[in-house]
Amino acid sequence: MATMHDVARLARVSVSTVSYVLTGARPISQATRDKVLAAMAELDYQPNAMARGLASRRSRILGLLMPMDERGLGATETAFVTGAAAAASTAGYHLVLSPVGGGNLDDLRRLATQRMLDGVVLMEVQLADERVTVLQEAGVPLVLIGRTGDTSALSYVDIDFEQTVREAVAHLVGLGHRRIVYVNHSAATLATGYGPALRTRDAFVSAMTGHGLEPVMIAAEDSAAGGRAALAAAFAQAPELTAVLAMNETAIFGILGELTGRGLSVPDDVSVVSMVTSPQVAELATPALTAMTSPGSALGRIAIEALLRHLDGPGGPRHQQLLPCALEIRGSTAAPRRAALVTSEPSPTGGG
Amino acid sequence: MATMHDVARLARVSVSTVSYVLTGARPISQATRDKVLAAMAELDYQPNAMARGLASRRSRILGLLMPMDERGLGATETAFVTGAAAAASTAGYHLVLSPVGGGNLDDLRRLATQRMLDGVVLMEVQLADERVTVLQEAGVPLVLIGRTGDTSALSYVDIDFEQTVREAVAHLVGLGHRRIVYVNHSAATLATGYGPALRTRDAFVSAMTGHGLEPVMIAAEDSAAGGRAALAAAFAQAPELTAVLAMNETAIFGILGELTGRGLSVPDDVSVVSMVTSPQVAELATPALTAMTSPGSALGRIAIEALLRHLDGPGGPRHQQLLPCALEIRGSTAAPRRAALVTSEPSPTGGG
DNA sequence: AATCTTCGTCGAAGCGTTTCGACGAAGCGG
DNA sequence: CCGCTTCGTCGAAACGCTTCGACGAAGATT
Repeated sequence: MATMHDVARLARVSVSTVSYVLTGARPISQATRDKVLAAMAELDYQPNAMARGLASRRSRILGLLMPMDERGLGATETAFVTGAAAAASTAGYHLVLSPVGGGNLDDLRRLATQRMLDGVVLMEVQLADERVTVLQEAGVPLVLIGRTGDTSALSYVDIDFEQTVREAVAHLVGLGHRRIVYVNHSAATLATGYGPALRTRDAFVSAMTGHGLEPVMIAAEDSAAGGRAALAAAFAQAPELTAVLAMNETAIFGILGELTGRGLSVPDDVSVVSMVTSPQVAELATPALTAMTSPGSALGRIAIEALLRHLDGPGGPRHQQLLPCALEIRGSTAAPRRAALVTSEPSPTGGG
Repeated sequence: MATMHDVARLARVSVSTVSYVLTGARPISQATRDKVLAAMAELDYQPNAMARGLASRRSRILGLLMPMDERGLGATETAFVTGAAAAASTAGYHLVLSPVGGGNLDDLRRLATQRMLDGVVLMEVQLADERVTVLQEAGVPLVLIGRTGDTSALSYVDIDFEQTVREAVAHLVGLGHRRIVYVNHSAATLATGYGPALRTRDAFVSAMTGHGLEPVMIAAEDSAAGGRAALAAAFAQAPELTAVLAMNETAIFGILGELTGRGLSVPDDVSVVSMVTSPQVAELATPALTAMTSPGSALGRIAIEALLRHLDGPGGPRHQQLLPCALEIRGSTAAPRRAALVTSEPSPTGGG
């Protein structure tokens, strides 16, 4: 393995000159540069990452921290990752994914404090997230995908849940639906302060109210069975429902199964919209699901770019940005079949 | 940020003594050790990973290379990752996941050649995998999850596809099924030399022949539509089929949809077994799928342990191991309702 | 023509560890 | 009681790079 010394000797220049050719930190004449580059090529020289990191106090490694639970990584999260990896690679940084779960904060602290990571992007952020505290104490530059409760001092990119819900509801209302039920994540998830669940809940209430409609929300466990139960609960609360809005990729299959089980057809009897769902998952269902598609790789890319800006100019402004989801109409939404099921005015009793 | 120097000064010993306390490379008296540990605690000392890596020529970082396509990471692959991460952490190593896709071999070469990774575990290996060549040329210790065609010089852990298929077929035959169709990955995937697809194909032929039955295999695109098409093809080739064996998590939803569309009930008319499927995915379907569950995290753990052994004693023996899948019986398999079912067209009533 | 910049290059001092050789102080057998 | 290991510690030399100060050689400015 050739070192910078070897290159310098072969090119008949000093080590520092080789370094300057590599980093561009000082001007080098074209003639010298060519000599050095030729020597590097001949020796198949590759800089040693450790030595460079030690001397420059910059590892050129960025971390993407994502809790990996047993559920696996959905296509949505995967898109964040690939977007981030591409952006990092473009900037000459490595992106490493660290599956540090919620449990081992110590592992995280070690990683952060050993100066192995120049900066970190955090995924799946809770409203109150200890990892943020740990990283801030360690002085590691930080960008979130998602938001904590208090975002005043933080940089983040997140999905615009407000807009997403508003647009999904508008789509259904535009088709003629009046009685729409929102199937959210589980009550337990809501209780832990999972931002997306809380924000969509509030947005749903506000969107429905804005249309003069009554908002009905059901919390569903993250499982097919949970979806079935949620739909049963929905029919109990709103027997005349003609549309279901859901943000729960797992439960939605139970919802669809239960609809079929009740002899109801999608979309003729009941329309279904899935939120923050990847096209791949939407296509799994029959019929394919109309969905609000997440900005995907853009989210990851923007997070990395913001992080790199923080590295270059510390003390710069925070980056806070919300990205919209795009409505993609597939086969699961249509105008409600029977006007009989449609109540043109919000009914105060809520029962039919 | 405190350095070893600071610790040494505070403890009134030399830097090397501090280092020996940390690494255990030489004996240190209990009294000195205590002094040093106290100083480290007081200063909240954390060794600098870069400096350590440079001096010892060991980064204590292991790479897990997984191609991340847009499909996302299934629960099965996620289990590999968490198992590997846990094992690495136990041994005092960091595990970084690198989403280096098939495309950017250069990125991989850079990573390998910059001496940033002590060793690598490779996932989703093809029968002929260029990444293996690149890494071997770079001299990076290597363990595969999966197998290339020629495994003579390599260490690997893989699923025992032979056993998995044999057991799945035995389960169905034991229930009384005689006409079983295997839905494999796509023809294109088979053509690229994807090991699991080829090995299960051969194992299916051999298992069926062993029972005196005729093997029928259909290649399906990785999509719901592909599953539907595959099932239609299956009925065309074997109208009297009573069981479907599948190794295609995506297509299986299309298969189930198409069965329902033809008015056939699972498991009464047709039994379905999914291979190398995580419990989470199996539970998504209605009824929940009987499946051959992959060894999951054990695979990742074993791969890391083998890799660590290679690092400690280079020139040691290769590690080559196959792990079985476990049969988990859920709701999608039962004894065939009728001795021979003859349907080649979708029938609206489904024939009670 | 004298002085001030800028340019291109060099040598050397780090960066924070590990690791090697050395060296007293014990402990040992003979 | 003398040479011999073994033990515990030290100082110094790497490891391969970045970066700072310095310094001739031009070119620009008076």
